[in-house]
Amino acid sequence: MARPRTAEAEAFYIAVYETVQRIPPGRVTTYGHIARLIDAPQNSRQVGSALKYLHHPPPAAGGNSIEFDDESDSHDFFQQFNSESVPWWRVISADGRIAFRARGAMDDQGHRLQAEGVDVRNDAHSRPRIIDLREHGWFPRPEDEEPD
DNA sequence: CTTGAGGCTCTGC
DNA sequence: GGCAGAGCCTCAA
Repeated sequence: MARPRTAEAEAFYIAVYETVQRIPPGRVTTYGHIARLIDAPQNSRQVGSALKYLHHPPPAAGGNSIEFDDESDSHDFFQQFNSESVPWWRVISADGRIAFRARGAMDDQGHRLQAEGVDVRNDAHSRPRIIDLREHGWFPRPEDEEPD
């Protein structure tokens, strides 16, 4: 996971992960939907980036921006958000297809969805139903609804 | 500071 | 349905 440089960006990434974690097994939604839910309707692409970093973490040293304040922060973060705890495979593109076109991983996503009973053939005939997390009361979390 | 690229989306043919 | 083009935003070089 790349830790964003600014606190705002970090909050965005975390919001993405927490939101994606609310998608139940056997259901799928879109990058754009996630973006809208977290009040960043223009950032669908960045949602994809956030998910990408779950299993394609940039090199820890030298290159990218993994800059945790200390080791325990890093440990907690990875403990909470990783490619198994965040169901990235339940996020697909707006047209109902698998968008993830990184080498080999497309099959992985397809297999995971298939294992959950989601029909994703990436063809025109059968596409999974895109769910709205709000509609089902899965977002936001009850504890998030503070009267401000 | 500019540029290019990214697991996207919408619109219009 | 498929194929551009444009828009949007962020990050890294």
